Amino acid sequence: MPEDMTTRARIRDAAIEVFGRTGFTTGVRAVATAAGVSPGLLNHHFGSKDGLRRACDEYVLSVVHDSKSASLSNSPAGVIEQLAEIDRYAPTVAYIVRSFAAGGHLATEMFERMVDDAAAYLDEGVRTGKLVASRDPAARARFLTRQSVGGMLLYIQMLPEGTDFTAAVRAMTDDVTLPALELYTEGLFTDPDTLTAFLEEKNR
Amino acid sequence: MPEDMTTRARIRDAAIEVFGRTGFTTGVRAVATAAGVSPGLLNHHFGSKDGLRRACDEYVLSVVHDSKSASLSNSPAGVIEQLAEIDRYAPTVAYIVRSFAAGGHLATEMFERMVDDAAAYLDEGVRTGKLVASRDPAARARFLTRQSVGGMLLYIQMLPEGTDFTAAVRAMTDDVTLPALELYTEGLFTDPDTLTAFLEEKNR
DNA sequence: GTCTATATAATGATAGAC
DNA sequence: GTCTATCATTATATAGAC
Repeated sequence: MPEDMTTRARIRDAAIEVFGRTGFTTGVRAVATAAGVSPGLLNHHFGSKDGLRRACDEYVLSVVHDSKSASLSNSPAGVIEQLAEIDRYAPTVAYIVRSFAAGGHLATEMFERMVDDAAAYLDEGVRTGKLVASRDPAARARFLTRQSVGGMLLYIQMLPEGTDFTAAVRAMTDDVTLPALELYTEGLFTDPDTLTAFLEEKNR
Repeated sequence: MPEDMTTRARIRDAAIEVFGRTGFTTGVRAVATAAGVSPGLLNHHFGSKDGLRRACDEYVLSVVHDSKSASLSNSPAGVIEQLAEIDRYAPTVAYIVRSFAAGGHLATEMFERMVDDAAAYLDEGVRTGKLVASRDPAARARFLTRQSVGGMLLYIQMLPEGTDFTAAVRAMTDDVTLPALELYTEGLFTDPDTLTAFLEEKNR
């Protein structure tokens, strides 16, 4: 990590932290205070609150882009390592969660990246015989990504205010792993009637 | 249902419509204008903006309650979908979506109700042999509900601004049905290794 | 009950001194 | 680059007339 301690960068990091913690309705004064500068200086550097938002989005996207953890590592060691890294990236993750809840460019961009990653992962799995094939791989990648991300966001959203982030992620893993593995390996419906009926209706 | 056209009810309905369409950051002036009354009268009836929010939450919960008992959920977490099928409830659904994005009491309350509904539906399905059993039914009900609702919210959230609600729900159904049915009937993993490994690790 | 008018506070943004 | 001071706008909430 290079030296990144220009005032502009300090303000931007403070904004990510404050917006992530308290949401985007928070005023620029609070951000300026957290950065230890005056509100005037903030606007001098970013022009407006919206300019600050854009700078934060851009930076978060670059962080995610550079981070290897974007691709899900399957090894247990990798997962532990990821968990340890969570504290470090907690403000960034919180900012991302806020962005998804608020909608907008960053959320869309990140989601499309995740869909692409999932599609590649699923293709690979099908090719090696580890995953069952889909009649519409693109739709499945989008569906599974949406369900996973949406479920995660909802989990975080419904935590009691002020819950520790790392502990929350651990708790979520504990809550989700069993039902997720059950669903992925054993499914939910005992017979294929509903699916076959849908396919017949569709091919009519 | 008795006469519900008191000014108080009109303001509350207008608030649900406006908040659902433009979010909770919208001012009480916009609500008052939509209701055709003055801002002062609004506060006379509800005390504060927060009081108005609470009144809206309470009313929406009662609407969902009454509607649920009318057509009992035949799918996990299908309450929102059912409501969305009726144009008449579109503002209510939009309000609910906003509430989930913003967090708070209504979202928590509704989610817990959905989990309970899903648990009952799943139990019934297992009992009649239509659904596969789970090692932790409560966790599965919560997981499936969270994934469904989260995925739906994310879908709605990422729509282009101003998309027609009914059309959006139809499009979502089209996008989701095939991959969902595939996942529920055929699963995702070709072999049970990951699941069995997890179960062994857990029972150590 | 309902309105107009206003008090009070907070917001985003700018101007100008240093 | 950085600050202080301030503007214009908007928000919630209240007071008082009718």
